[in-house]
Amino acid sequence: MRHFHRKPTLSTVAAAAGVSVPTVSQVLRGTGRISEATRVRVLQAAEDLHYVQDSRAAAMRSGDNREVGFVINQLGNPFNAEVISGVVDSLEREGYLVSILDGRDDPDLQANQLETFIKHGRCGLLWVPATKTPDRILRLLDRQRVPTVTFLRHIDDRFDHVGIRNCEATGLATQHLIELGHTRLAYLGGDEMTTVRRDRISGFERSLKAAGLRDAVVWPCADNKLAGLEATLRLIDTHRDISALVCNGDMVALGACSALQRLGKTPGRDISVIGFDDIQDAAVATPALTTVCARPKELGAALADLLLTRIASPDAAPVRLQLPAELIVRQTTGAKACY
Amino acid sequence: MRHFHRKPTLSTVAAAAGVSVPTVSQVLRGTGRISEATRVRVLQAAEDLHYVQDSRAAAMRSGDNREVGFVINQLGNPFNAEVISGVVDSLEREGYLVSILDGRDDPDLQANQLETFIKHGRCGLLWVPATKTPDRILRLLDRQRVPTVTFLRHIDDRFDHVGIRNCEATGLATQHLIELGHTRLAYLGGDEMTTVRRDRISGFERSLKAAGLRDAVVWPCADNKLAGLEATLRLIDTHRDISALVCNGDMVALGACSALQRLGKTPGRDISVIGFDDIQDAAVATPALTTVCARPKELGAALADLLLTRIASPDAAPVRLQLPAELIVRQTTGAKACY
DNA sequence: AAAGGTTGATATATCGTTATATCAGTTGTC
DNA sequence: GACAACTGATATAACGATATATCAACCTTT
Repeated sequence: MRHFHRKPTLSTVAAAAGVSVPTVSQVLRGTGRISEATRVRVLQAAEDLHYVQDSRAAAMRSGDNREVGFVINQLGNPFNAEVISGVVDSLEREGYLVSILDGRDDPDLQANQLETFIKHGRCGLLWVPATKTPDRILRLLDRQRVPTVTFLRHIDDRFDHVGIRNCEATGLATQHLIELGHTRLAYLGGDEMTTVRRDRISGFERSLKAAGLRDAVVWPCADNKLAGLEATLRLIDTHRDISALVCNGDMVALGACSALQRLGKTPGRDISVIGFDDIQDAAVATPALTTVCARPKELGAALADLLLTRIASPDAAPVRLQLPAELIVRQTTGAKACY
Repeated sequence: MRHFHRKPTLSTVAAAAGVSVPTVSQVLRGTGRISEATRVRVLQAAEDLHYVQDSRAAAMRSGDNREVGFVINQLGNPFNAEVISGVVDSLEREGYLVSILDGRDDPDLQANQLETFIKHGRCGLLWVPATKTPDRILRLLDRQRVPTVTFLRHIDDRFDHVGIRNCEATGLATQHLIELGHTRLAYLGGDEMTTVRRDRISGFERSLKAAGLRDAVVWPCADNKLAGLEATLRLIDTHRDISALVCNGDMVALGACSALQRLGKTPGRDISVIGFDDIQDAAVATPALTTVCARPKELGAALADLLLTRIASPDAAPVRLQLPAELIVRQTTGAKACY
C-alpha cells in the first residue's frame, strides 16, 4: 500500500512552515517584508518538499506570462535548427519558454497551430507563414492581439517582420557567375511563389538584365535534395546550353551537384552551382558548395529581440527588418568552360 | 484614439449572449442541458467575438491538461525531425500540444529544461537523456510524478522507454560486410559512451567474434559530417588494412564517404561504409549509402502511445520497448576488393 | 390539487497563484 | 501618553475556467 503524493503547492509548503500562503509566495519571489527567521523556515520547507511553482497559475493571476510559440516551416532543416537555437538562446535568457511546431508549409495546419498556441496562452508568436494563408488567421491574430513576428516570408504589414535581403544577395550571386563568363544561367528550385523566392528571382533577373543577358530560365522544384537532383537532370537535358545554376536553397543545390556527378560532370568546372543558406553540408560536400550565407543565429536573435520589443510596447508601429547575406565562394563555381 | 480590446473571456461572451458564465462553458463543451435557442445564441456570440478558450485556466480547474514536453538531443538532425513528426501526429490527434526543446546532449541544460517543463505544467515528458544525467533530475521527476518516457538512451528502469534493437541491427550490418569478404573492419563514430553506442559496438564485436575475427577497431568522433570526414582521414591513415566501416550514424557515414572521395577512393568498391538512421540524404548521396533504417515515424508513434498509456494509468509497471531496425543495402557496400 | 420528475438555467466553490487591503504589535516623536 | 509611522505578517479578492449544488418553472402522475 503506497502513499500517494500530489504535487506540492504553496498551501502544502505554507502548512509545513506554519505560515500563510501569501507569505510563502512572497518569500519565494523575494517581495514584501519578511523576517529572516520565517524566510529561512519557508525556504527550507519548499526545499524539503521539492516545491516547483505552477507558473501557469502564477501567470494567470499576475498577467506576466513567459511562453512563446514558434511555427517554423520545416523542422529537419539545419538552417532552421540554427535559427531556432538563436531564438531560444535569446529568449531563455529573459526567462521565456519557446514551443516549436513544424508548420510544414501547410496553411490550414498552421492556422490550427497558431490557434492552439493562443488557446494555450502563448504571449507571443513567431511564424514562417505558408504561401496561402487564410484570412481567418489574420483576423484571429488581430482580434486576440497576440504580439506576432513573421519570419522569412512577409505576409502583412501589421506584423513585425524579420527577413533576408534576398534580392540583393541573389543579385550578387548571379553577378559573380556573370563575371566568371557565364551567359546562360538558370534559377532552380522553389515550387511555390513565396515572397522569398519572388525576391530572389527578381535579384537574379535584375543582374542578368544589367549584364545585357536575357531569356532567364526559371525552373521550379521542391526544396529538397532528391527533387533538386531530378529537376537538374531534366533541366540540363531541356536546356543544353546552360552553364550555371542559381539555386533557391542549399538542398536543391546539393541535389543539383549530385545530378551533375551522376552524369559524369564536375560542379564548378563543367557547370557552376550556387546555393543559398550555407547549411553545414555545404562546406562538407565534395566539391564544397559555393553559397549565400544568411547567418541563421543572428536572424534568430533578431527575431527574439523584435518579439521582446513588441511585447514590451504592444502599440508601437510595426518594424520590418531585412538582414544582409553574403556570398561564400567555394568550389562549385568557376570560369565558364571553353570548348 | 483607438479602442482597446482585451482578449474575450467566457464572461465577455456570457454578457453578449445574455446568459451566465457556466452556461457558456457548457454550450462550448457540449455538456449539460441546454435549449437549442440559447445554444445558438451563445455560439453566435462566441463566433462574433472570436472567443478562444484559455485552456490553461480550464486545465487548472478540471485537471485535464494536454501539454507535453519533448527534450530531444539534436534538433537539426533529420532523423529526429521524423521522430518528432511521428510523435506530434499521434499526440495532436488526442488533442495534445507538444513543446520541443533542443537538449544538445548537455545534462545541466536538460535538467533546467525538464524543470521548466514541470513548472509550466506539462502533464507528460519525452526525453532523450544525456549521458551523464545528474541525480537531481531523477529525484525531481520522481517527486513530481510526471509521466516520463525516455527515448533512445536507457537511463533508469523507473521510466518507460522506447529504443532501437541496436545490438541486433548493428550485428546484422556487420555480418553483411563479413559475408562480402571483409576481414578488417572498424566501428566509426560517437564521442560519448551512450547506451546506444555501447549496444551497437557490442553487436559489432559479437558478429566479428562469431566469424572468428578479432582486434576490432573502435574509432570515436562527433556525430556530424565534418567530424566523420576528418576522423576517416586519420583512421585509414593509421590502419591501412581496414576495408569496411560500420558507422554510428548516417552523418558520420556520409562524412566518411566524402573523405574517401577526396582520397580518390570509391565507397563500396575500395572501402565499404554502412550508416545508421537512413536519413533522406542517405538515399540521395552519390553513391547511395547502405544503412540501417530505424523507422523514425514508428518510433515516434510508439513514444506517443507509451506516454498516453502512462498518463492513463500512472501506477502501472514501467514498459521497455525495443523496436527492430533493418539493413538497407545500397551502393556503399560491396565485395572486398582483391589485389 | 399535492407530490414527484424533468428541463434549462444559475449560484457558488474551487484550481494555484498573486495583488491589494488590512491588521496587530512595536517603535518613535513631541 | 496620544498619535504617527513602521514592521511583519494575514485576509480577501481576483485571474478564467469547470464541477457541483441549487433552483424556478413546467410537466406528469395519482
